[in-house]
Amino acid sequence: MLSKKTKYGIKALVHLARQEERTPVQISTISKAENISQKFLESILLTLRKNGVLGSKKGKGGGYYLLKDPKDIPMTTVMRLLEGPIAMVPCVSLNFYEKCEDCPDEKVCAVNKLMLKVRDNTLEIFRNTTLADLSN
Amino acid sequence: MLSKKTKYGIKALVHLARQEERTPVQISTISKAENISQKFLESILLTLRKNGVLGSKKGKGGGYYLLKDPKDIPMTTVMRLLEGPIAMVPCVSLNFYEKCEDCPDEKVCAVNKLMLKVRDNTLEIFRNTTLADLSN
DNA sequence: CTTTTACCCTATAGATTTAGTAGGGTATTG
DNA sequence: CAATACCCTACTAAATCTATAGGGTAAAAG
Repeated sequence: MLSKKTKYGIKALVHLARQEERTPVQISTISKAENISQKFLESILLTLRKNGVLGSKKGKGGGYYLLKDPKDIPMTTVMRLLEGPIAMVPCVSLNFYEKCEDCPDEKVCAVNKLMLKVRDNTLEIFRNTTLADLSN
Repeated sequence: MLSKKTKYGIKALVHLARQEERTPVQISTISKAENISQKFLESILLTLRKNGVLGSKKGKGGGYYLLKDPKDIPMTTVMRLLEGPIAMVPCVSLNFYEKCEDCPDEKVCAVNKLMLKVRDNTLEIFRNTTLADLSN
């Protein structure tokens, strides 16, 4: 199941991408427009800023804005930052690999086999979908 | 993340599918072979039995066995029984559809758009992968 | 017909994750 | 210097997961 954190994060990013101009947008504005708890949204935008997706400006007229063009932000980036690993099991994860304790041999493991297919496929979708694709 | 319930369930099913003969296999046998807590496995096999995937036989020489040929058991069935909805958000689920509360219009929603693609793709994989495919 | 085997069922509990809330701190702008 | 709006830490209620405990019941063997 997709966490609300990720869901809200995507909605907020799309909101920013849909802006005509790249001027900062206040948290409260996004929060109201997208029906998201302001404080919760604050923490989400913060992690996106810390990881180079968003920039921010303090003080009056401040807010958050995209650091890159929406077409240069693939969903892999967003998903990994907010949701974590794309793979459903650690033993098929590219960025968060871990061996299964209970599994004697990955190469014979049915779960590994199946989830590897799913990961490859899902990854392909996230790679080929950018923020721009979702903002139309 | 895939739950251990599903993971164990798949391993157990593959274990049964790999049997030469279709004679009942005891829980304790599967539990030891696959490194699964016996009591936990018991509850998993029970739900698979209640939903027509497995049959069981009581008493001496009893155990669990597949009701169909492995090639006639698609992973969609297994995943839905053990893991639940395949979609990552209820608003793109086929069998467990629910409208989002916070979302004014699904057709314009970026999350919906993205997750629909992922679901279509994942579903395709689960449909085209049977227990027999995982058992080789 | 009795004993053993092995499935069947309910309840509970510790650990972890999720989805926030509370409460303030700090930098910037006007 | 006062108002704005981002920045940060800590905590918590609720849900889910991963089992464990403790027996009950049907069926087969002898």
